[in-house]
Amino acid sequence: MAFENKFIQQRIEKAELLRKEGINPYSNDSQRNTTIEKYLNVNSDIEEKEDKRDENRHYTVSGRIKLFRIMGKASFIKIEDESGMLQIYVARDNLPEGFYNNIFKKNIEVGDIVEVSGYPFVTGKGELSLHANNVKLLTKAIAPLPEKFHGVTDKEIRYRKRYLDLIMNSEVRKTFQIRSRVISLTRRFFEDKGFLEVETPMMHPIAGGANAKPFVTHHNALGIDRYLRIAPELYLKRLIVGGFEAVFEINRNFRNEGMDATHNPEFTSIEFYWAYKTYKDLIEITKEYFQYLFEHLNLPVLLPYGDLEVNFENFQEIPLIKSLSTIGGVPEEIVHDKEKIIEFLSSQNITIKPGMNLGQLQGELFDEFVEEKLIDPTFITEYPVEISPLARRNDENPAITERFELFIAGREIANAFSELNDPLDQYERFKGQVDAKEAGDDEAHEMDEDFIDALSYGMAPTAGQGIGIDRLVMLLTNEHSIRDVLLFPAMKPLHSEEKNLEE
RNA sequence: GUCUCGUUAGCUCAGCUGGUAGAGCACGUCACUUUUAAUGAUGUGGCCGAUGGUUCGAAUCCAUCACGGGACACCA
Repeated sequence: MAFENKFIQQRIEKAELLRKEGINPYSNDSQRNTTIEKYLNVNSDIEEKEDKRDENRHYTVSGRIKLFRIMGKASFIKIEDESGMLQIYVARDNLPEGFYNNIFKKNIEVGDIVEVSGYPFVTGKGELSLHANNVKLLTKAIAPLPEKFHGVTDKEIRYRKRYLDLIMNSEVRKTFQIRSRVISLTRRFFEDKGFLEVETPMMHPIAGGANAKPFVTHHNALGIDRYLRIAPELYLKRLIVGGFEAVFEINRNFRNEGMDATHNPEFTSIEFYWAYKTYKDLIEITKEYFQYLFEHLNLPVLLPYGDLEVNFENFQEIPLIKSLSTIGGVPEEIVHDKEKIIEFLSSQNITIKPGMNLGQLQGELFDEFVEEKLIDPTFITEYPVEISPLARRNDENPAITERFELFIAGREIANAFSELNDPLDQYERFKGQVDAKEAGDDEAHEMDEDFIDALSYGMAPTAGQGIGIDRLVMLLTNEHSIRDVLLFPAMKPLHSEEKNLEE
């Protein structure tokens, strides 16, 4: 199976021929002394020189051959390293005797990684290039690259063979560089504010902190099942109980649910918890955080996203109930009446699960009529207590919680609240979740007695927030599928892989 | 999970209402010392996603399956 493709065979033969000529097709003896980007910058003055060259400068660059144009006794190739693309002029008479005809033209080709030494010059057509006096093969590629003009566009190939996508589509590299910057800036932002980065377990005895179905794994030595975490929330709050006053964790969560443009089974979030603060402080720090990101990523405050334009100077704040009528167009008089909401939903041909309580129905109205209309950043506040089992109640109105979710471009980006720190209330909320679970809601929380125990020792008043990093990166890079901001998105195994697993 | 579109050469794609599998790029050979997706000549290359069925005959029609895209459902 492996290497049976005739193009691969052909290239393996070339590698063999090179070995016979005493050339190691997998040499690690690299003498590179500059990157392509630096080369192009440092030599940008060559254009001004009279003969448009400087034979006294000498550079060695390395990279993958992306284009190969042989023109008889001279050739142009383009090589690419992580920093950029450079044209190399290779002439027979500037290379060691016989190398050009026997090695270079015959056995080096597109896809190979080479090292080239020479001096800078500008071609007749005005392109700053490198005039080669030595070409050395570093790595022979035995698989041919996709077509040079169209590259690889098939999404399945791009996701399954991300390395090939990265070789062929340089803008993809850029997306992931931005992703890395976002994470690094996020870390710096919170560290600068005195937050401590922590790591909490990925394998939980009880999957808590969110409403979601977990993945199950097994610990052989203990003979017990563990759940891959669906959220770090309950552990981070234990740390607040322990006396840390500002903590954050940037890490993966796992949810055993469907996959689509905005859901991957493993995804990255930041959660941070801040003692002696409320959700109102979180609204302020969130605005500051976005300002910080935009500044350091040089993004325009009027950020284009697909057909939309998001105004990041127009943060809005509106209570959920109010948004139902003012934004969603739901008749104001029905939003506090369970029966009327059910009636309204069915008149709009929306089917709902039986037995939903008022808070859940209000959440349903929000999802159906409001969410997608929230384009500019909008903090939706005052969530019903029934759908906020870990959030603190409002002192004036115990039916709602001190919570917000932030929506941008019709999508949820963050979820935050003043944390519930009354252990008795938390116990009752968990019991409500357990009842819901027994009634068939398989995403409801389980009772976490250890967490109740922790709260019993007293958790300072605290505000906590989670931000979905993948969706945030999508927004900032104008990508519309989560797979385009994940280097290796989850894919179903191909036939052969599946078979191997079963064997 | 449902609907829908797709799967043909290494890549990007044609292939009509069934009748001997096509192009461009890449690759081989030849020519060419300043090209820009270089150019010109010439040649090689296919289990037409898999399995069944209909038919004298299937890349093409039908069914099932696999994988992928999109939408919906689910989902903070």
